[in-house]
Amino acid sequence: MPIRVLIYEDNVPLREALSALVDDADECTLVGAYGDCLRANDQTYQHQPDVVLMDIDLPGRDGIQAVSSLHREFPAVEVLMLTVFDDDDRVFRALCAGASGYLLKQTPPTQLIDAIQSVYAGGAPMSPSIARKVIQSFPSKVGQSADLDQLTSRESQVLYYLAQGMSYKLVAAELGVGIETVRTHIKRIYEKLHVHSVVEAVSKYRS
Amino acid sequence: MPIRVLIYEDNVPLREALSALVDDADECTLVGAYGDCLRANDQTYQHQPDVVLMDIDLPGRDGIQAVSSLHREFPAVEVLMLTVFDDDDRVFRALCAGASGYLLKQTPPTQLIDAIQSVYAGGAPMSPSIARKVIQSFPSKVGQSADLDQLTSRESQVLYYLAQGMSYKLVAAELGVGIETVRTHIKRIYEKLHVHSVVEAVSKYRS
DNA sequence: ATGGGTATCCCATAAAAGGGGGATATTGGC
DNA sequence: GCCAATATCCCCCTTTTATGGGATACCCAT
Repeated sequence: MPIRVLIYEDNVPLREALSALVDDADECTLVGAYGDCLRANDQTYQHQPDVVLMDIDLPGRDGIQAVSSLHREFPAVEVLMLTVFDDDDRVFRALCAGASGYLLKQTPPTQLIDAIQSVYAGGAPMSPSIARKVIQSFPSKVGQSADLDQLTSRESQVLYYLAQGMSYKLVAAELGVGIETVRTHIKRIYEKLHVHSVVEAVSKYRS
Repeated sequence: MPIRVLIYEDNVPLREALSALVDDADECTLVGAYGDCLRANDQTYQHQPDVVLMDIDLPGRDGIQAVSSLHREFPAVEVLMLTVFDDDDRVFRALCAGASGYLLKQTPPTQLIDAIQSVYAGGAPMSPSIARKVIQSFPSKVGQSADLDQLTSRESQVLYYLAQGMSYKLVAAELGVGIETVRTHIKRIYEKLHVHSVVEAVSKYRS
């Protein structure tokens, strides 16, 4: 059963090229292609796509807004952003809106088909530069104290769970050990980080 | 100029297979392969790799710790996690520690070489399921700032000091009020953020 | 004058911290 | 191979801190 693909792209030549590309691929079927996303929810209901290719810079309505509302109404539909923009703002807003992938338009045709299959299979295809941006958005601990390196892996694990807001009990349950063991780890953590409370330790952990 | 690759993997057959794979590829040169990461920084200085392949479950010292200290000392070196673990905890801790990619060990050999080249070229190769986890971590991060806006300025102030690791006493002293007042503020904070402990509140505060 | 923000106090229990003690296993260095 | 160091695990006790539930009062603005 081919993957049902719906396309939103306002540039006519590009839209037709994409349509042809998708329709020619054995693995995909084109179920629709539009130049704006004003009625994206209706059209999605009508065409029942598995994957939506969405441009960002569409006339009338932002593609990101469309993703947001599509994702709410059709959580099973995977949305792949396909755009020329690679600025952090748009990338992160799209991902927060529920996009499952983010490709730049420079992506070669064959990789586009691969990406459609990948996102349909539960992956999250991203152009390399986008992936790097996404990874770098994680809190980087570059300037932190070397104290944290002194922690054993078990101690780091304990501290991680504490930082999530877990109590001693929960951490013990999570690790499958006794609460006294967790306490021992925490004592060592306090010694190594030179602190006297969970909050202080977490504060250093997230410095 | 081939990419200089350094490998950390405790499983001997796998380490040798990886070594052979990397060394046989025209694009890469193997500069070292070790079964533990105890002296990863020394070895990295010695071998001057471009890319480090790092297992997570290494004897003696957690691979994530090694990444953290490698990334601080050699920011130009790209670290690629290569592991069997795909639980959120390890993935996010590895990425926060500065890993530039995260591959599961089920990755086919050819894709591994691709990934090494990709990470060297500024990309962030991830196994599809990992990429999906990473992307799905976004909405939760960004979408929950509304609660924080409900706090009064005094409550925000209290939460700020708590986040620095201060105890009730210290916060009270800092604000020049009684402990019971601080407690009242904290009770309100808990109600508004829907949490039941300082650490949870701070966790939301720093979301 | 009603309601929100700030401030203070009381009572109770729960959780965390600080101080001991000990057991086992792994490992790094000799 | 052996020893010392470390990590991991468990238990005791006491004190401190934190949480949850009340109540009261003042100021200030709508």
